[in-house]
Amino acid sequence: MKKIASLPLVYLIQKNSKQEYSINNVKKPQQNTILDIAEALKLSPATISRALNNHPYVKEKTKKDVFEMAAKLGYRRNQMASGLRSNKTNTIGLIVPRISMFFHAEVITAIQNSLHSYGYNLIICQSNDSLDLEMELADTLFSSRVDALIVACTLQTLDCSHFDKLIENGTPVIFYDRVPTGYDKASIVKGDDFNGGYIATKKLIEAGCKKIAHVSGPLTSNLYLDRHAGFLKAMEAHKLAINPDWLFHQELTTGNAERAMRQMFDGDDRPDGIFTDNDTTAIAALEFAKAQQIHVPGQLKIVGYSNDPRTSISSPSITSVEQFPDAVGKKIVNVLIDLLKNNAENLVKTGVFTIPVELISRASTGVNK
Amino acid sequence: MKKIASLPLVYLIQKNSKQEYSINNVKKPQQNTILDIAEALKLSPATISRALNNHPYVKEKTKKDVFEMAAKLGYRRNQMASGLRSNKTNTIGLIVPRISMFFHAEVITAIQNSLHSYGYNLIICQSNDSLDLEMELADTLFSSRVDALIVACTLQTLDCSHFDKLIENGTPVIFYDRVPTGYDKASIVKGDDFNGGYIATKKLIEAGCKKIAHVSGPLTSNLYLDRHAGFLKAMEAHKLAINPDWLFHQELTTGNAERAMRQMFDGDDRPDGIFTDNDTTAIAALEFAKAQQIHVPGQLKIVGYSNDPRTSISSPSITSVEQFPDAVGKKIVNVLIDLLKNNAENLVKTGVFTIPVELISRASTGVNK
DNA sequence: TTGTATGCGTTATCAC
DNA sequence: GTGATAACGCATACAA
Repeated sequence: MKKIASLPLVYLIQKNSKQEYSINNVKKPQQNTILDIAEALKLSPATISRALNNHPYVKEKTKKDVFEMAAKLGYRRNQMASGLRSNKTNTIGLIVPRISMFFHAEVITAIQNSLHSYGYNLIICQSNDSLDLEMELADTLFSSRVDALIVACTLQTLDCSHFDKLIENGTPVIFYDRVPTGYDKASIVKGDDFNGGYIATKKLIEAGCKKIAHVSGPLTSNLYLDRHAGFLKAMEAHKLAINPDWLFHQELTTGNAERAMRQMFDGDDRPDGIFTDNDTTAIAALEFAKAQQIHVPGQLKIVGYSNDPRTSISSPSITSVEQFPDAVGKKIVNVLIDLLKNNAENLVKTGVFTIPVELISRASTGVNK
Repeated sequence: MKKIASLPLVYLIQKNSKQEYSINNVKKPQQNTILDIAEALKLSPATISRALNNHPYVKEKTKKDVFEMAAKLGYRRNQMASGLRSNKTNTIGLIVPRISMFFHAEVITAIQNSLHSYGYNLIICQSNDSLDLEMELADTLFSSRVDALIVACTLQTLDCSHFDKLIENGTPVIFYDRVPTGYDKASIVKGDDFNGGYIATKKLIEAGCKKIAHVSGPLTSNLYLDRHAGFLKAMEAHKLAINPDWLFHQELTTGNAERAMRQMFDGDDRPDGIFTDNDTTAIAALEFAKAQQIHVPGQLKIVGYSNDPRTSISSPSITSVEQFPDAVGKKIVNVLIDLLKNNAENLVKTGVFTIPVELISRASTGVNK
């Protein structure tokens, strides 16, 4: 799938400018620069620059004067000039399918707060789960010369070569959540999806389920592949038969979930337990069951994934797998800071870091514990 | 509250650089520049620049050659150099309390998609509802010389003077959702909170409630002030008495909501209807009622605000006020594009734009309709 | 400890 | 249509 070729580079370059040529007639008022400070203090611009950057070879008194004058003049460093000169932006880019997904929102918050403590800024971009947009954003962020890039891929991202450009340029890239397979140029932070699938299924089994379905995401994504492997392992370990009619590998939307439910509950042979790869699907399954008068957890037990806030609000509340987004976010930043340091030594290492998951037991799998 | 003074400018300037002085020893590989393209094509850099920017006075053939060579060399415009020279970044900044709030996530998505169609990029920043961080972010985004700034303020933002710097510099600022009062230097896009409060309360009244409580946010925010005014208006219009013990103006957290509920349902005189200023509070009220065996909607009816996805999942589902985040986001961008155009004519106008709201009736106010 | 001079990559103003 | 050149604001090598 040589998708790259279909989106001409020319287009990408043009995107950064306006489609139509336009004369820049905006007259912005003059900014204060280090020259203004230099002039006011009868010092050279170089000294001002050094003082503002806390350079060791500047007299304390001078620093003090400079900061005071800077404050007085309302000076703010011009990030573009600074970045252009020093080849550093102190800015990290982030590409995520959608910020409205609970897990991502939490990870992003953790990342931002952690980066902030290291003095980095974060540019957050949404790919809307579109590969084309993801490619365009990678380009834009490269254009902005971010110091590093954090990516949660779209479901269609099988080929990651649009990140090559950044990596070749020495810009570290870190993937999390949805992670490409067979791309070894970047570090990876991910949840323990195999174990997540395993403990979710085990819970259903221990709650007495014998006929367990798995409504999974597309197996093109490592995420769902691993969860499914965990599911299979648990089933095998407990010598339970797998009914192929109860395995679904599809985008995890409400519509797809309803269709899957209808299919499974159409005939006489019905599952008594369902493991779903996200909570939206779990909720859809629950709604379906309620509408069909199928008692949960009496006749059907359900386990979801992600521990979305909605799972604790539904009736019955839904057992789900907690992914600790906060830990994921912090780990990402740790790895990133390491990479940025190592990078300085021209020693970019890559690695895979796995964050543990935990089952949160709720009413949808019967009495707790 | 002269909070500004407490956060010295010096600090803000320093924040943009690392706390410690460090030598930049990162050797990034050489980038391709327009000079490389110029050399390859035996043209001048000026022509390359013009071609890439779709300047009218460039031969079509030349443009074609330039784009092809750019693609071949994997050229990407350096945003910093371009921005430094042209004084435009094609980037819009956004500051929001938290992206994990449903309403904000939806607004941001709409803004980004709309801006994208105009060729602008979006930098999303979270203030974590901290005024200090909001101030710092305003500074950082000014440092980045964003072309415009979109802000949803924190609850503590009473004084907006930290945005003056941007506005004086000719950078348009637009507020939405939480909007400062008495700050006329910026445009405002907001929901019709007065009407929202009115129709929410009216719904309770028409459903038969006589004793209605309002669990509101702090009245320092225009948002909650307007909703409360709508509440009062509806009560007055229907000649219902207002019990001061059933009015709460507090941060809209689950904990605060539970406390308010306990207080109201402690004695014998209990409300039969509750209007809450967000859905988190509505859900907390519902949970409290369920725990206390108070039947909803039989003994108590509830209306929330924002139409959070959770309101349709709870049992019973909760009536809420829809704010049409998509429309809000699109309006913001419309206003912004206008401002950027007007700005070019040195004619920055400001205005207030109100987006209608709509009541979504659900089970918590009794039979639908 | 400070000053001088140079260049980062691009775009705008001239000139041709 | 295109080329030569200067300038954007800052950080650094080198000189003092």
